Amino acid sequence: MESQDLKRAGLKATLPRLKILRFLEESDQRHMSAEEVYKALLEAGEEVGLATIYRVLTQFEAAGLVTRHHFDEGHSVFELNLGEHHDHIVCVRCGRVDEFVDEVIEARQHRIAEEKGYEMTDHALYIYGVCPECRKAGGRRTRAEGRG
Amino acid sequence: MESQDLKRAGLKATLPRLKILRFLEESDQRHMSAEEVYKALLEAGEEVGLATIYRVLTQFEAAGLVTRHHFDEGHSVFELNLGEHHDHIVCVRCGRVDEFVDEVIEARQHRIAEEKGYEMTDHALYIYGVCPECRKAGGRRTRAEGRG
DNA sequence: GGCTGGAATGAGAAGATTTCGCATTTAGAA
DNA sequence: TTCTAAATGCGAAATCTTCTCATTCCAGCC
Repeated sequence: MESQDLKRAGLKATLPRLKILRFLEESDQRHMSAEEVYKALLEAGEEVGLATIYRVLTQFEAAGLVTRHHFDEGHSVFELNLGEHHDHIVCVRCGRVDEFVDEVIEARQHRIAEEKGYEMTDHALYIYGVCPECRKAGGRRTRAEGRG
Repeated sequence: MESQDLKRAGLKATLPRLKILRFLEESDQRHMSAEEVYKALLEAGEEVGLATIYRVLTQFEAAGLVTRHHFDEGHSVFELNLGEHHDHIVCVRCGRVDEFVDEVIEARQHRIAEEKGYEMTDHALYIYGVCPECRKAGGRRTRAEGRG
């Protein structure tokens, strides 16, 4: 039961929090903005205020239930933590997101932090590119493609 | 002369663009938000509208003169491109930013993009942690530290 | 060196995302 | 069931960024 997950995370098992957590678990979308969660819940007949969505997602992040990402858009997207860490490769044309894990990169990151004297708390690696479908399709480009 | 740099980048050499470019070159801060550029120019007696700062920085980005970063704050920061690529390690307490290059990571990123069928256009690697000074100092923590 | 057309700028409004303040409701323990 | 602190909902507000459009400026041409 999800309410146990919330309690374990140190959060009171309120209805809005349960709805949000259940929705994140059941959605086939892995990466969702606060707005998207809000609208999806609305459509499902579950009314949760937008401010609450933001508050709850931030609490979930602090509790380690979700991770907040800053892709090259203007807003945060959230992803349910399923245990395994991974990084992301994002299509700059269609927004598609694929995931990958690379142990070599992981290891070198730790080593770099250590060399610099940092106590590493987190890291984020985003590869941007044109996904296979968009390469076949060709076509217009977005601002993000103009980067160095 | 900077106006040549602008022309070469395909941009008309206007006064605001020159001021902004010169400022980025002369500043000892490597990473600046639009707001910071705006205020710094104001203090230097160079009045450039904030909207222009945003427009120009976006053009500079498209022209490859600067790179836009999304650290874990709510806004973009810009960095003058000096040729060499590098990644960043950011202190979650004080905001200090160090840079590093790791050829192994670079190579693996290319390989991953290739394996996934992506045509890589860019990538961003941020390591977050507590910098040596803040580790010595101890003390309060920020939201970003609560991540997975 | 002045003239001209189209591009660039400035100022403020507007848009987008996120947070805040506070009255009301709710979870969970007594 | 009753109670209290915590959570929620709503709208206002804060923050960051883009847009609109009248005015100004750059660059080529005389």
